[in-house]
Amino acid sequence: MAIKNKTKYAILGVLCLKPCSGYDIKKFCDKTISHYWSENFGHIYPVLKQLQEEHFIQPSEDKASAKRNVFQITDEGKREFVEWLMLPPEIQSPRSELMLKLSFGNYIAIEHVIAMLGEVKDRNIRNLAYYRELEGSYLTNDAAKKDPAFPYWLAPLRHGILTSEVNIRWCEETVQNIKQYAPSNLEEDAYV
Amino acid sequence: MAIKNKTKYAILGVLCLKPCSGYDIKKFCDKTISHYWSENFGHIYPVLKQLQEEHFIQPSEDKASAKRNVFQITDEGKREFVEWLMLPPEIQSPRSELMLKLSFGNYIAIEHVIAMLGEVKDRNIRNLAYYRELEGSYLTNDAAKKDPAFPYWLAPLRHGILTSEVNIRWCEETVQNIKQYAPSNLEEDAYV
DNA sequence: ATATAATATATCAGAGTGATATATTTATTT
DNA sequence: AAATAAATATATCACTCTGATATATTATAT
Repeated sequence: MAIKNKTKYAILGVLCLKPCSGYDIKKFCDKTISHYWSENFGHIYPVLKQLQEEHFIQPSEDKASAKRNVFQITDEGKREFVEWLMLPPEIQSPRSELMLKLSFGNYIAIEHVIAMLGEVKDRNIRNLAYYRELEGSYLTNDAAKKDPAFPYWLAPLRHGILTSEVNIRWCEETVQNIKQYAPSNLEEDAYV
Repeated sequence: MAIKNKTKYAILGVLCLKPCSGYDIKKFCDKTISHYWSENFGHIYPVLKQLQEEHFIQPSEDKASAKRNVFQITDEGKREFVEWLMLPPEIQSPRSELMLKLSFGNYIAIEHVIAMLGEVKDRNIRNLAYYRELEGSYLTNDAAKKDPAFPYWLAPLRHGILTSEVNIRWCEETVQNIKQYAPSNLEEDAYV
């Protein structure tokens, strides 16, 4: 196989936590891990079928759940998932549309670039506020702190916080640099 | 169209800088913008064909270049590119394999997680060193500083620097948290 | 009762990845 | 000068993943 199917492992992971339907899996992703992982129906359903054929998941043994198309992970599935967990994460080929656009910033009016960076900054401010709130509720929850999974749930959240903070600083710095180094590109170099 | 073809715009951008063959475009991406953008042949060649049909690019007017399958951007192509540049960058659905793995860290032995974070830290240290070197050569190059594109080339580089720094700090912090909150999950909770 | 929100699944075209194969030209070594 | 290696160049393939759309059923609120 050319490229690894990551959706497969994401689904196995979610099913380690609790039996789910395809719909439940999508909901879980959107609600709980959406700031670092996304899934969509177009992939979830075919992969669920494939996982069943591979005997990594099976219809829930609970009668009511089975009727609702709920799946549970098998022992084989758990083994497969844990094996994947221990492999070093693959380096992802980057594709930042923002950076690509920005690197051609001298092709458009400076106002456009500054507005763009303003929007990015605002989005990061909103994200940061949300993360900080989540962090607060985590750190004041003694039950959560005793869960052995606690530091593993905290880690992506902390990454979100630190990343948002740095993005905000970077936006400010970049606007300053643009104003300093390219104050009058409108007349000389811009296409528009 | 459901999803925007970004390769199209990346190619137009590169051809704004200089006429290129598909091979040249790939080389440029790998050499110059690889820390925030990647392209591959499997997409470049069909998109080049498509761009030609849309009259956004054409075979180079230079005889030698034309023989070498070099393309140049048309005025229409420039217009198309600049129009795209001014659109707000689309929000990308995140997929961090590292974060996904980490959030299930309590399913494997703590040593594995710590080793994984060590590798991530090392990679970020290497990247940071490379970025810093590049930054140094930029900032001491007076000709480069006078180029109106200067702040736009600096921006992605600065983002790489700030992001690497924060990732290094995050790795250290996360290892500490794991040791503090889950010092003995080997016996109690790990599958392996 | 009725509207509407939540649950549930299927399907599709198209974007993007990375591996592989292959042929030609140019540079380097012997 | 011949042999070899490296760079240039393109095509193709199976597969992953995205996001839109369509559609039907079951809870829940008014």
